[in-house]
Amino acid sequence: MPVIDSTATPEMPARQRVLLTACRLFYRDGIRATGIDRVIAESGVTKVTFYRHFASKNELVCAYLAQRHERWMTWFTDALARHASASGLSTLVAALSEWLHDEDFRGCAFLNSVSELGDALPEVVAITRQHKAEMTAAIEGLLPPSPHRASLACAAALAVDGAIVQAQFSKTPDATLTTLALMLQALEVAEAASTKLG
Amino acid sequence: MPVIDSTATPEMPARQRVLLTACRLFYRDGIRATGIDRVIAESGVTKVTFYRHFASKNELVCAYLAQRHERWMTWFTDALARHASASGLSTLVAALSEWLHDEDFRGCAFLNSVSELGDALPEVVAITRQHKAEMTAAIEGLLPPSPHRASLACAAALAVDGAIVQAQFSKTPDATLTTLALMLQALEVAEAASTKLG
DNA sequence: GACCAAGTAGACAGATCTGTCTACAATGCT
DNA sequence: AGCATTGTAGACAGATCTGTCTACTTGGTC
Repeated sequence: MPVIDSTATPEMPARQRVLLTACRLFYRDGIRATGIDRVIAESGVTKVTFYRHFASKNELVCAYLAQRHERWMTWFTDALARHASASGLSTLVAALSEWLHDEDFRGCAFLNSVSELGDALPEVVAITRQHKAEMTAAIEGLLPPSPHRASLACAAALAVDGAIVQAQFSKTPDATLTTLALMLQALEVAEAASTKLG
Repeated sequence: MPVIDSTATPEMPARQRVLLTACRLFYRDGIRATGIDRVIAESGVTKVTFYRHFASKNELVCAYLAQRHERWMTWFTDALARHASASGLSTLVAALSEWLHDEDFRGCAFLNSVSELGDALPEVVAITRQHKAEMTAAIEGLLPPSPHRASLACAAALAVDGAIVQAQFSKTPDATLTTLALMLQALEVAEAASTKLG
């Protein structure tokens, strides 16, 4: 049962079917590895139909990332809410644990797209920047008011990005999640110490 | 002046010329984006010569990563030694700052290769695991003896990976480096607190 | 002198890539 | 009735990809 589901069904309108198929294939196999022909074949539309909805593959890539952002943020905020009983940043670890353990996990779609396309399609860099800003904002929502709230959220986001990429090449995400938990606790301990001092 | 130089000169033997050219192009433009033909043309050898040295593109990719590992570790240990005057993990921030500010910086070659190839070439995952293990070991060398030394090194490595990928999509690496420094300090503060308690 | 390793030059095969094209069918709005 | 939209089916162009092939050259070694 995937954390982020991209199943296209034949009843959907053509454009949505294409987009969901692209989501699944681009994320699973990579963008450059996935030819337009494959997306077209697997979404069950024709080439003309595809090109009437998307001017080029690059446009489909941008639409994919927009879609992925929508779906990922929905999952993320929901997961944080579901684990809100955990104290402070442990909520974050519990939420991420769901994703990193998912059998379809292949890392962060945005970081992957930057790796793959980078200079070749500058839009993905801008989209990624925006995505990570929103992720950081969601993390900030977990933190108590403090002068360092924004800095702490950035630090937590840095650790989260580190955990995501490590989980992509590790055999299991468990060690990574333990390390992430340690890191976030250190952040909270240090914050408490500095507050006591200041 | 690049931190990691991959300039091939005509005097070099063919194999080395190919390898250095591949290093430059694979790292700069990505592996899938770089055709064998381009590597061959830019290294100034012929196709037969190339295929006498490398059985396939995949083999060249593995050789590229091995070469890159060699060069990167050499740079990394040297940079850490040069900044050893800084206390504790600040050394790490100073060293990384060199790399992230380099105009040729395009992220971690290993994380990028996992993003791009992942399932398609499982060797790169194993190579990446090995590379990161050695990076973590080098970081551990910066830490004072402690029962948590290995855990702390893992945590620092997690933060470093986070910083590397963030620097890849940020406009400048400065904010990322500041956040990394904050994170590593928190780690040291928390460690000191726990040592005092224990 | 014979041989072999390593090089050059470039044609070729077969697959796959993105994107365009013609021709036709169904649907719904005016 | 007329017409635009959205769809189907599939051929096609032109580029690029990996990998193999023939034929020739050069330099060192036995």
